[in-house]
Parts: sequence; structure tokens; C-alpha cells
Amino acid sequence: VHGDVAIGKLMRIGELARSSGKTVRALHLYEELGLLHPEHRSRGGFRLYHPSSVARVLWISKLQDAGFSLNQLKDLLRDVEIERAAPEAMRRVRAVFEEKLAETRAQIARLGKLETDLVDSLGYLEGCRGCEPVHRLDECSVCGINGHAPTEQPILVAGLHSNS
Amino acid sequence: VHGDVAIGKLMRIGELARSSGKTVRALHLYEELGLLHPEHRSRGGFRLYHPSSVARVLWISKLQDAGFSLNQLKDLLRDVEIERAAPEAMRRVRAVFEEKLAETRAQIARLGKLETDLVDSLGYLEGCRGCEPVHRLDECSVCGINGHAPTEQPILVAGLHSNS
DNA sequence: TTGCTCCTCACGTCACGTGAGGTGGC
DNA sequence: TTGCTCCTCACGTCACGTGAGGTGGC
Repeated sequence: VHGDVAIGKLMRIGELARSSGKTVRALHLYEELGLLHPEHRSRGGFRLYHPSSVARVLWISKLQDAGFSLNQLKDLLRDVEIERAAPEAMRRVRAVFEEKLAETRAQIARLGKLETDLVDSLGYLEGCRGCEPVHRLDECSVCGINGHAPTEQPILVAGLHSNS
Repeated sequence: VHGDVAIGKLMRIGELARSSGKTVRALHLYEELGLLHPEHRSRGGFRLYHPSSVARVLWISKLQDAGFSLNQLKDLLRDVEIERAAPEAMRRVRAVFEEKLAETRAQIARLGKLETDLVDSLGYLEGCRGCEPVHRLDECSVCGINGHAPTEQPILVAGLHSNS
């Protein structure tokens, strides 16, 4: 598919791991699941990969980040390989990617909310710096000092106190 | 800590699960790990939770989203409980939250890049819709049709072809 | 009594991590 | 020969999912 590459240009698994940011163990697992195959094996059994395998591993990583499981990726590749007509295969890929795009945007929104919550909590805890060391923790949950009102505790701070 | 609540106001695990968006199994696990404790048990052994437990479970969920493991949350709670002086405990929490804020922002950036990649791939695959069904998949990787140049394939499309 | 909820094991899953014991390649 | 890389099992981990078999509560 990508043209022949001189044997000397093939990479061993350690190099593929380094250039893709994955561990050797992870690459072994991808092979077991049918997501990645070495072009050759050396006489001693060493896996030898085509340079294009870096793109494949990055593809796996990206879509894992998007929330695909390895089995889902396997199914996606299998669907694409089985399909005889290219445009039909591409339509299926489009549908899957579109759904995942919506999920990704939802996840970004959730992390944005989390960022706000963290910033709020840090602002609230900033007020604790001026607090005297004599105060005990069980006082914090009803702290009215330094402008703090217990009803205004950010969620990430309130959770520290309830349910001892 | 939150004042007494009439027994009748306590909630069973199913209600806590529904109002926090977690499964009963997950709540059992949090208890096993020391993250969550029922206020009482009924005569028959049913767990009965204080209403403030909802805040505790949401706290766990939020920080799990932020990338904390359950064991890390356990350590965080233990640190806060052990510390005698409140301001010192709050300082430690601040340090942990600040580090996680940086990680959250990095994760948002990564997902933003992923969003772009997905949009790029969808735009590219849009061109495939006008493609004749006679084309085979192995032609796609070198497709020059409909304005497609193989060198311009988005990463999420390119990964479909390499390493058959 | 009927349903629905809850209980405690306990094994399964997913994506690896982490050795154990042995060998290839320059 | 020395190191470093790689090999194949195989068990461990984390956050649950999923029954199995039994019982509480209105």
C-alpha cells in the first residue's frame, strides 16, 4: 500500500514505541487485538515495522482519546476492510466520526466546567491563607471568616467535609 | 457536621445512585475504599445515607473527571482528616488542585485539537460521497479524485489505510 | 403475598503494568 | 563477551459490570 521499503528502513518495536509515545506492552496488545501488524520478523523473532506504522499508532491514540475502545477501533477497521465499495465504507466512518465529534464537544464543555470549579475552589481556599493556625478542620465547614460563607463553598471544597 | 437529620430523611442507596448519576456498584466500591460512609444501617442491613452524601459523590465524580484515581482521593481525604491545623490542610489541597488545573487545561487543549482533527476528517470524507461505487478501498489511499490529494489526508483518515 | 429494593460474595472486563526467564544483534 | 533490545508467558491493577442466591420493607 505504501510501496516497498528497504529492509534496513524497517523499525524495531522500541523505536516505534518511542516515536509514537506508547509502551512496548501497548503495541503488543494492539497486535493481539488485530490493530497493528509488523511487516516482517527478523530471524530471531524481532518485530520489524514499516514507517507508516507510526501513523497507525497515532491514529489509535487519537481515537482512544476520543473515547473509542480498542475493540471499537478493531470493528471500525474490520468494517472498512470488509466493505467492497469504498464510498459505502467512507459513509460508515463518517457516521461514527460525527457521533464522536458531538461527544468530544460535550466532554470539552464538561472539562470547561471543571476548570471553572477548580478556579473557584482555589479562589475560596486563598482566603484560608490568612486564617490562624489555631482553627480546627471541623470549623472550616461552617467558616464565616475572611468573607467566607458556608453556603457559598465551591463544590470541590464542600465535598471535603461531608461524610467525615 | 451537617446537623442531625430525621431518620425519615435518610436515603437508601438507590436514591443516592439516581441523584448522583452513579451505579449502586460504584457506591459500594467507594465505601470499600473509604470514600463514602452511610450514616446508618436499617435493621435489615440497608445502607441509609445523609442527604449531604450527594455532594460527596458529586465531589468524587468531578475529581475523577479531572483525572484523580479513587486511591488518590482517598489519600487526599486522609491527609485532610489527619492534619490538625486547618490552614495547613487547605494549603495542601490548594497545591493539588493547582496542579490538576494545569492538567485539565492541557487536556482541554488536546480535545480541542481532536475536535479539529475530526472536523477535518469529516470535511475530507464529504468528498467521498460523490465518488462512484465502483472504486475499491485500496484506491482511496491514493485518491486524487474530487480535489483529494493523498498527501493531504487528515490523520484520522490516513490511519485507516496503513498497516492493512 | 407480590414486587421492588437491597444484601454479600465473586468472577469478568478493559488497557495496560510489571516482573520472570530466556535469547537476538551489533 | 558485554549490553542493550527484544521475545513469550502470566499474574496484577483499576473502576467498575454482571450475575448468583438470598432477604428487607411497604
